[in-house]
Amino acid sequence: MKKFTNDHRARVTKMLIRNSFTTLLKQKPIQSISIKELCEQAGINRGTFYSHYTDLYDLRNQIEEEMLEEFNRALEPLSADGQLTQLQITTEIFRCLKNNSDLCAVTLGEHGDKAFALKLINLGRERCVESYLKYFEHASPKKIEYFYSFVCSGCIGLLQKWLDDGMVIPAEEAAKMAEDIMLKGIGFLTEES
Amino acid sequence: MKKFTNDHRARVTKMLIRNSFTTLLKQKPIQSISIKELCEQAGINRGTFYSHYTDLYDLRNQIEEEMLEEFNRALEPLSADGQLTQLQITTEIFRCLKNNSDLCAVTLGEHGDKAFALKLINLGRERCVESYLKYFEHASPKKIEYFYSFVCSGCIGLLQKWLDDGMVIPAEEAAKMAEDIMLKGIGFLTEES
DNA sequence: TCATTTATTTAACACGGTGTTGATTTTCTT
DNA sequence: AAGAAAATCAACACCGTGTTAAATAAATGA
Repeated sequence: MKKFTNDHRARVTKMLIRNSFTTLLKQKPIQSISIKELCEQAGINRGTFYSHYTDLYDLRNQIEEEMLEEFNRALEPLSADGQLTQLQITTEIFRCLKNNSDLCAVTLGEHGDKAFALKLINLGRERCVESYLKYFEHASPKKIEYFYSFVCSGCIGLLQKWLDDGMVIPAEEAAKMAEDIMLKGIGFLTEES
Repeated sequence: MKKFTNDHRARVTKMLIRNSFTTLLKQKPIQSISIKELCEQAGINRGTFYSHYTDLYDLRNQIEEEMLEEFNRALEPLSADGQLTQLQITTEIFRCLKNNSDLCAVTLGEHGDKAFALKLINLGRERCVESYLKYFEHASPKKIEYFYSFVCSGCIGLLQKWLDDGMVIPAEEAAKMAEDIMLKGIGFLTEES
């Protein structure tokens, strides 16, 4: 049953590296982090880092890919039972984020990877574009594009605020807010709670 | 009438530095730019850079502050004649951005200063929060905060798309779209053009 | 115009992070 | 216990940083 990196040692060092990485990402952007300081904080030798990763960006990519896999795994069962609402999917994404809050520093927040954040948002959106097609039928492509730009960035902004607040609000509620603002605009503020 | 940096030489080198800087910012984030390569591209000596700026961030700050001044100067006359709509102000901001499209690399787009972008958005918003107060009266502070996060990021996202498209759409129209999406949400797509 | 100020260049410096190497020690596997 | 895999250690050349001091070039004012 054991194949790849069964070695306890490799697993431990990788975890140490990741913990230091996420800690540092809470303090500064990736470009300002040196491999040297990361290794010192992790308590490992600098050469060991290079035997696992070529780069800080390689490290980040590996973390992001694992997150994406986990997201897809979490959304898989939902896709199975047919039609989904945008809200259900968004909620599930928010839940996943909550379960990986330590890794969110890599993705969102001050020094996150914005490109990857967009990827996550799209992941939820792509799964049910159809459900909103009725709105799009008579709209010009240009308007759709601009609306899409606005809404994607908006969702990320709301996510960041949610994370900054320590995710005290339930994932469903945060997801519902994102959904409602997207649907109603400022009318979101006037509806009964 | 001459006081500060009348010197033609200083003006020229500063311009050379800025041009290289904005060019490089279109290619990569500020943290990946070295002062050495900037100076080589600008055709000036590295020591000369240090006699004008302490840092790449110092350089960016100076550019941003000048942009802010210009924005405030542009909005000043509008403030004079009393009440303004959000749309007028947003439009004027979009116009300013269009007039400074080369400097927008410093602010928006791929490798821009997101914090500064937020500052710009707030600049327009702070000037007429009152006009939307009717919506806020009965809304919970929490909802307002999350709405605000969503909308600020959304505006920035729309701005970035506008810039990416080469600002072919008139500033008024882009501003109106931002306004409409904020007011109506997805209903923006169903209204008659 | 000429002397003075001011900006720029040049070359050199110590410092610190990078990425790689080879030899050594530690730890896991069987 | 013996061999394999992983981590450590020390050393290496390379490159960007930020600072200096002296030399050169250009703008200013009388």
